[in-house]
Amino acid sequence: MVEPHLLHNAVLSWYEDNARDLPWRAAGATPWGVLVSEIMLQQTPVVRVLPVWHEWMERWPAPKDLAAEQPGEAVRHWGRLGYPRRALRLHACARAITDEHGGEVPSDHATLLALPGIGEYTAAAVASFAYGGRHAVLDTNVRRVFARAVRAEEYPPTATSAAERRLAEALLPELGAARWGVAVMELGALVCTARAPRCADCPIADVCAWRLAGKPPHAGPARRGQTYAGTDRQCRGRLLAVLRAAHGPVPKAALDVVWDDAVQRERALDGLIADGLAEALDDDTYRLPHA
DNA sequence: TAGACGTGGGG
DNA sequence: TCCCCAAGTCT
Repeated sequence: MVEPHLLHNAVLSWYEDNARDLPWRAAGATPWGVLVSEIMLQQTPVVRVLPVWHEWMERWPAPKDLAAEQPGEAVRHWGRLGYPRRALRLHACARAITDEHGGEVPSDHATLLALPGIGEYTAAAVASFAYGGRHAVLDTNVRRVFARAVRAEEYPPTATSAAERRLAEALLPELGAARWGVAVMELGALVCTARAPRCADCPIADVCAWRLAGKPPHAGPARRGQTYAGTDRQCRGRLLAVLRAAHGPVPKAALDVVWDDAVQRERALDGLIADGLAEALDDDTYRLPHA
C-alpha cells in the first residue's frame, strides 16, 4: 500500500484548489446546519439539496425552531427531495436535541448515533465536520476512492465491511482528520465518480492501484438496480404529494384519483400512515402528521 | 442481511 | 428511451 503521507498531501492539496463552495462548509455554518445537510444529502444530489437547505435554515435556524413545529410541516417543506421519512426523523432529532441535549447538537459519536435517522456515516460526518472530531467517514464516495486506489477494484462491496473500516482508520491522519475526510469525499464526488472517472484530473492517479491494474471492470454479481415505475414507492410519492400540496385535511377522493390500482393504493396509504407520514381523521379525510 | 424507501438528471 | 445512480438508514 502507498505511504499514507503521499495520499494525504496529494488529496489535501487537490482539495485546496478544487473544493466546492458549499454553504454547510462555510465558516458560519452551525452544527445544526451540518446535521440538516447530512440528512438531506443521503441519497440526494447536492444541487437538489441546496435550495431546500437554505429554506430550512431560514425557517428553522436552530433545533428548537423545528421542534416547535408539527412533524407534518417538516414533511411539507421537505418538498421533492425524496425519502420523506428523513424529514420525519430530522423533526424527531430536533425534538430529542431540544428536550434531551439542551438544544445543542451533540458532538459525541455515540450520542449522535442514538438519534433517529443518524447511522454510522452521519454520526461520523457530524462529529467530524461540525466539531472537528477524528472519525472515519465512510460514505459511498470515500468507499469508492479506497476501493480503487488501494484495492484495485472498480466498486466497493455492497455493504461496508470490517476491512473497509480498518483501512479507513489506518489512513486517518492524527491531525486534520476532518479536512482529510471531506477532501476524500470531494475527490470521489468530482473526480473518482462511479460511472466515468476522470483519472486524467486525479491527484492520486499515479499511485491508484485500480488504474495501475488497467481499470479492470467490476467482476462480482450485477449491482442491484432500483425499480420504481409502478411500485408502492411511486404510489406513496403520489399520495404524499397530494397531502403536501393541501394545507388541510383532504377527502379520500382526492387521493383516489392519483393512482388507479385500488388495492395497491390502499396498501400504500396504510404504509404512509404506519410510517407516521400521514394521518387518517375520523371523517375519512387525510393530512400530514400532527403530534 | 437483503430489501424497502423518492425523485430527477445525465449519459 | 432507458438505465444508472446520488454525502444512507432501518428492519
